[in-house]
Amino acid sequence: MKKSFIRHFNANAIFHRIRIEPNVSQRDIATKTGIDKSVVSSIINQFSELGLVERNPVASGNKPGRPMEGLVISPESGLIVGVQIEADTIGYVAAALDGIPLCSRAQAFDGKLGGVVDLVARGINEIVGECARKGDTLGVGISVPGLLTDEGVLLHAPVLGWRGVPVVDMFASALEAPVFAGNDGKAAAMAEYMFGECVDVKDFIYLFSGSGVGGALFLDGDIYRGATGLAGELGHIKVVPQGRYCSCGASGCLSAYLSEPALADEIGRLTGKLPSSFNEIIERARAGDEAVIGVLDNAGAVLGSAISSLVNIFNPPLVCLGGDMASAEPYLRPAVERALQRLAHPSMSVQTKVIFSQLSTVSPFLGGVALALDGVTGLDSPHVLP
Amino acid sequence: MKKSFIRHFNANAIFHRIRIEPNVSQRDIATKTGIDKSVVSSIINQFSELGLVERNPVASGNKPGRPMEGLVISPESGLIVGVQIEADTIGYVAAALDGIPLCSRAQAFDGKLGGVVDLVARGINEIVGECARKGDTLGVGISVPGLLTDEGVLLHAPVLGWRGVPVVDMFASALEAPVFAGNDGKAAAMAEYMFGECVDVKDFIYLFSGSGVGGALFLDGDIYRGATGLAGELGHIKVVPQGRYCSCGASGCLSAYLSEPALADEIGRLTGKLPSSFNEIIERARAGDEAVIGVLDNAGAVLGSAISSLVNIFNPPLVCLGGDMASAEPYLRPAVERALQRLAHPSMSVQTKVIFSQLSTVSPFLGGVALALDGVTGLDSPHVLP
DNA sequence: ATCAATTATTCTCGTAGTAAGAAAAATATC
DNA sequence: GATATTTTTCTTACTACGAGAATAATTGAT
Repeated sequence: MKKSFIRHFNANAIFHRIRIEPNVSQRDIATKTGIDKSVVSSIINQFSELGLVERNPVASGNKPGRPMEGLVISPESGLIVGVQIEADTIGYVAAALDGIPLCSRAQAFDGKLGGVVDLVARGINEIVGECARKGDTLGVGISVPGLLTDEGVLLHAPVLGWRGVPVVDMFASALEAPVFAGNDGKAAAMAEYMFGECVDVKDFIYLFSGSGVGGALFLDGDIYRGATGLAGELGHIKVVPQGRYCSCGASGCLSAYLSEPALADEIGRLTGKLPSSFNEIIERARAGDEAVIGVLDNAGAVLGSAISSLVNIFNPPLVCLGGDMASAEPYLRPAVERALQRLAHPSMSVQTKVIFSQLSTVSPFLGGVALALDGVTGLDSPHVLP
Repeated sequence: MKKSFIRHFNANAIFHRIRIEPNVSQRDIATKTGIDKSVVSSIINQFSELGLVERNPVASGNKPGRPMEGLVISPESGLIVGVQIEADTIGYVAAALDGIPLCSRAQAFDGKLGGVVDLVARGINEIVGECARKGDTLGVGISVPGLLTDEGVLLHAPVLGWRGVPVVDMFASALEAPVFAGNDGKAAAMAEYMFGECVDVKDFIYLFSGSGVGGALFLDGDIYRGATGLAGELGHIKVVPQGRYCSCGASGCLSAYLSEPALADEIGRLTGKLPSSFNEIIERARAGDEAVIGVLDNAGAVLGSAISSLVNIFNPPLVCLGGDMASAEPYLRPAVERALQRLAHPSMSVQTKVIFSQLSTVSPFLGGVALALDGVTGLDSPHVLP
């Protein structure tokens, strides 16, 4: 429990408040975060010297007294870049310090470890050039689909086949900006907390689906990793005893019913026409294809059963569903609600809101941005969110 | 994130180390806890002045150099008292500061709020008199079966029918020693962490059964309460869709299959002979009553399914089962193992040990002692573990 | 225009905690 | 008895927070 950690914590909390409520006063920050006004003042000064935060004169609303200073994240003061490494794609987002994406792009990727550093370095250069902004690149956040140690070594990334890769050091040596790395699911949850539907919610459960299903437990204002780092890997919750086989080797995993490949396979098996993307699945559901709708409804039931367990255990105020799930909301929600009705504890589920977040659909790859922003605004953060 | 909190945290960590490993040196404490040696020295001095810790000269094992000072919890330095309020009983334990119980007793209780303060005050006096020790009563911990606010108000205790009772203030005004109160399940988990099988385990899931089923999530070295305080109320995890009705009004709860009344009812229904206590259930199982063994096996299967969900979500190093479950281990464990095999993720369950803790059977009512001890050694703790 | 009232921010100072290293204490070996 | 070794304590420097005084900027009344 180091002291510098308190500063780090306070700095992040203050930046967070300014981001989600531009033009707040120091006074408001102090009362809302519980941090002392003099500490707020000192941290704001630090941010101000670094050029991360600007003070706007705000018209006093005909009230007596010194008018407040409106604090905003400097929109011109630099860039942060989020990088998301997936099995077949690398996604890039350049964003201002307020987290608002300026430009983004995705690049095909063969998954090979050799050459990835150069590839990413070039990718970052290109996207930084593309948005043509003055100001340094203040931080790069790299979101990877696997388990990291506190030292920034990627222990194992099944979908990439990587093992023991020192991600942070590897990229840090090739990039000028500070590098922050983290697990993809946990980074996405962080993004949801910073920019999305979970802003300011101190306890929520996050689930996302895509080529796999991942998640995170956001507890007491932070992501819970557990002793092994595997806590919150919600894609492999068992939902059907002796159910379908999953790519992980076990059977009955949530991922085996909800991931894009799982849905596509099942739809292909039933209709003889294998969808080539999640969008195609949604298109066919919209067009009224009963088989597709049935598969999605079944996936919703399975998802609902997983959510019910989570509700019974955590009684969270919020469960947030992201990734592909968001666009499938109309086809999933009824089954989810039915399952909750049937399986979740009534007095608990009334306190829980289940939402489908559009964030990852509207602007994907924000996980890396969240990692970088958290690192940059922490005023000397550790470089890993394992 | 106040500074005094760091002191509190460090003090507890140091005391904890001395308790679980008597005769450690300051040096060892520093290396094992990561706290700086000068801080350890300062905190030990504080404890020493308060008379809570004593320094023993320890023979140097024929090694050169200054021999270490062995630190031990002063066994003579005072008492702490744990009080556990249940539906029909109030349990008392007086213990030394090392947590070792000196004497304990239980008292019938009609569950009525009026007069409970006097009753408990008398009970505490009697048990303190009984163990006839010099030294003050340094703290009283009160474990109650319900949800508390941070201010020590018991919001609701279903089994007692109490609502909005300011437990801490109420007892504090009648007792001379500082009063600490907390939820029974969470206090029991704390006891397990301090005295039982979970000593020093930073992440574990605790479940206990008795007249109801309760539990706690011990995460990152502390109990997780969640936004509402209901997190970790594991007795009402749903394990059987549309299953048996539970006293809470919902159906399919773990509690409806594993609590003593639930087991007794089911056994009574099948055999026509209603057991009057959990001991009788165990006796009949030992005597080879197939119906009883079958009921316990079924309960084990249901329990195993609940544990599987928990394993899949938390991947905890340890799941600890206490209360009545401990004595039923031979009849529950096989079914639990089968369920884990079938429902838990293989790569996760290999990292999880499931243990039946004897602590609550051998010396019950330790929850209150844990609350008091945590409060006393925190050097100025808050008075509630909600 | 000036002064009081009011409100926001900054500064000052006291207290606490941490880190690193020097000093002191206690013992064994040569 | 001197020296090496190990444990504990003390010293110093540094960083952070917290409470209240001081300062700054504004409105409204005189």
